[in-house]
Amino acid sequence: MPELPEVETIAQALGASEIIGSPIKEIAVFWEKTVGGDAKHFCKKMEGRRILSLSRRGKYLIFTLDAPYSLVVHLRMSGQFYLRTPAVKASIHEQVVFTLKNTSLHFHDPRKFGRMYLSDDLENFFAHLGGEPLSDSFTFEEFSKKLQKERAIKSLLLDQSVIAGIGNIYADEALWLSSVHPLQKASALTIERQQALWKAIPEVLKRGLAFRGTSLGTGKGNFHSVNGQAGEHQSYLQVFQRKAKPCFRCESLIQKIVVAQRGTHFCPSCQILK
DNA sequence: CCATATGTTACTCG
DNA sequence: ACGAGTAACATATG
Repeated sequence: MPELPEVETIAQALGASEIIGSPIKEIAVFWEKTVGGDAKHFCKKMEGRRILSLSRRGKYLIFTLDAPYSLVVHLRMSGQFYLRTPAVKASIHEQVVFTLKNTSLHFHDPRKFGRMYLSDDLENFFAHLGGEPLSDSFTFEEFSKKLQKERAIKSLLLDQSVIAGIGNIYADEALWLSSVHPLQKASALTIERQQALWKAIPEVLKRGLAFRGTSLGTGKGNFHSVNGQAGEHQSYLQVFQRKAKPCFRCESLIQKIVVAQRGTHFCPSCQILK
C-alpha cells in the first residue's frame, strides 16, 4: 500500500539491483488483469528489451526499457517485488514473473489490484497527474493556487491530480505537523496554515523516505520493499494509527474519523477547524 | 462473522 | 460541472 516514500524506496532498491542492464527473456502472467487484460500483447512488446533504469512518478514505478517503451507499475494496495533465482513461481500470490539474464523479477500482489502498463509516451501517460511534492517545482505560489477550492483539505491532498504521491498515512502526518484539521475547507486556510502545510508535506515525505518507508502491522500484505525488506518509519509516526493515544504536542487524545472514505487520525485540540 | 486495510475508478446524486 | 458518497476490485488480518 505504498505512497511516494515507499515507491521511491522500491525504485532505489531495484535501480541498484542486478536487473539493471538485463534483458527480459521471458514473461509469465498468472493474473491477466494485472497487465491490462491481454497478456500476449503485453509480453510481445516487452520480451527481449533490457531494463535500463528505474524511476518514480507519484506512486508509479517506471522501468525504462530499450526504446520506445517504459514499463509503468502501480502497486495499489499490496504489490511487492522479489528477486529470485530460478524463475519459479514461489507463491500463489505472484501474478507476473519476469525471467531476466541472471535473476528473475517477481510481482507479488495478494489483492490483485496492482497494474502494469507499457507506454511509449510518458508525458501523455502522466498528463493528468499533479506535480511532484519533492521537486523544486513544488512552490508555495503553485500550492496556494491549488488550495482555492471549497473542499476538505484531506480530500484535496489525496487527489493525485492535485499533488502526486501523497496517500493516507502522509496526508494525516502532514496535517498534524501543520496543525490543520482534515475537514478544514482548503480555501479557508489562513496564509500561515497554507505555508505550514506547504512545508510539512515535503518534510513528512522525506522523513518516510529516510526510514525507507512505513511497514505497518504484521501481515505480509503490508508495505515491504524489494525481497520483503521492511521500512522503519512506522516507529516515527506522529498521528497515524495513534487513536486514543496522547498527542505528542498537547497530550489530548488522538481521534479517528472517516474523511473521503479513509480512516483519518487527528488531534482535536491542536488541529483546529476555523 | 464483522470491520478494516498505506489505492483507484466508475457510478449516482445533489 | 463539481464534489461527495458508494460500491467495486480481491484478499488478509484482527
